[in-house]
Amino acid sequence: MKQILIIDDDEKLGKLLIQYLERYDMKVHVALTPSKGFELIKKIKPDLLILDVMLPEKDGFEICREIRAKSSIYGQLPILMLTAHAEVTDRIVGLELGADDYLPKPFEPRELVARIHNILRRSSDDNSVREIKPINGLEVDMSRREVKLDGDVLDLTTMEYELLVLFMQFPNKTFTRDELMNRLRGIDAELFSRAVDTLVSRLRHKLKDTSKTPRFIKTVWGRGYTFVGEQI
Amino acid sequence: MKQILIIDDDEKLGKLLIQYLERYDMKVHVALTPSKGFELIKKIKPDLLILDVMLPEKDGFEICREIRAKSSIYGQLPILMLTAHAEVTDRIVGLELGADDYLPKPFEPRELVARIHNILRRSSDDNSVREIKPINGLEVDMSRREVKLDGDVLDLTTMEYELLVLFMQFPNKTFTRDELMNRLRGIDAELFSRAVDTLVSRLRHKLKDTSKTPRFIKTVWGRGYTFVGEQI
DNA sequence: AACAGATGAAGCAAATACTTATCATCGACG
DNA sequence: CGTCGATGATAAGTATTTGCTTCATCTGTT
Repeated sequence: MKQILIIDDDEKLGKLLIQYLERYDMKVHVALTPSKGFELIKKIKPDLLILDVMLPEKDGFEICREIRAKSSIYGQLPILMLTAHAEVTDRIVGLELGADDYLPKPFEPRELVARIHNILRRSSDDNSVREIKPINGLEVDMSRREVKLDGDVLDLTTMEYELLVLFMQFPNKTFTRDELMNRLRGIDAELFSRAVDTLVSRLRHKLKDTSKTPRFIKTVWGRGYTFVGEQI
Repeated sequence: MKQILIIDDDEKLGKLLIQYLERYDMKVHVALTPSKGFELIKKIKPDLLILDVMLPEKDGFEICREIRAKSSIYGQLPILMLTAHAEVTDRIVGLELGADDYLPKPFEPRELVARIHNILRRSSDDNSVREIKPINGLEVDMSRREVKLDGDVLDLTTMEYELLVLFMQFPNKTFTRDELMNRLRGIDAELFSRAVDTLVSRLRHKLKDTSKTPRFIKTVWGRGYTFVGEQI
């Protein structure tokens, strides 16, 4: 599992990322201050550092420079910079100082994941794609983004695929609609709508799971949904 | 006879090696600059690349990284690095970047030959020049750089050819646009445009694969593209 | 059984993503 | 230099996905 350290004083963002990146097999640690950050770098030896430009004490550029200059074990630590404004100058400075990539805030969680994978792939051969155990005739190959039901390849949309992956990574866990919405879209989307229900419905349909005794996705009445794992 | 390419600006060394290695049934080519080097890689398709760390334009590490990241065809080309100073850090960095071995200058010619043999043996064991299996009427002969569709030779551009090779090396794998861009154009290619789409479109056209139920390249909506392998 | 809240599913509309024609650019080559 | 082919950028045109609404159906409770 990839260890990722975020140095950012935005607590909320940190918590969100901890949740969101979890299912991409990344363990996220958050440091609210640079000093705490340096401490954690030594402690957890992260595979990737995500750095906010705006920080108390010293700014992200400064930190980036320091890390690169120390050229110890961490001199090559991949760094992804978060900048408040998508200014080109920022970008250039950042990259010159040795950041491996940058991402303007606010960003799409998916975009973040894509960039993280990119950087990790570059820095080492990225085997970070976590394997998902086949359950009850349903297999997911994340490196190929391929889903097979009883041997047949399924054609899933992005959302459907992500929902399925989420479910299968936590079989038997009951997700509330809120939770699913948050994990899938990254935003605290206040659930006025029934988007999740629709999505589940569509996924069920493709999984041929529309009978009353579901093979895969069980409705937990009044709570949410559960992907049923191995029956014992 | 093994083809060996040396990228080094030391002309004298080059001439020496041409003479010396000839005896061991190796044909040596010398490129004095990286750009010349890349040119020759394409032209003579060497079995081994010997790379000096100190070079004009860009250093050996950079070249090594580029080759590894870049083309699908030469991504596996064995590389031997020559470093001016036998520093451990250099070694590590070099190997991490994908060099197969390194040799500090100055070196004993015999030592060089030994290492060359070592690398070549390793890579031939690996069957490193991967053959591409014909799929569904499409054959690629990498040694001839020839592509046949249902028996007819296709006329592909460099990019089209590399894209096809990449696809066919990983049938059924879904590539994102990022991934394709990175593999085809080198590290850190940025996606401002629909360049990949255009390329895919052109390749599809040459493959006569423009129907809605693609024979070869499938669009994975929201994700990227997949070259479909054998259907079962 | 009747009720109120919750869920499933179909259909529509808007957002989002893809295709491709066309033009611009660049580099190789004569 | 000028031409040609390859590749990148742009944008108009399509296609697909996704979210929302609606209504039928279901569930748990009284």
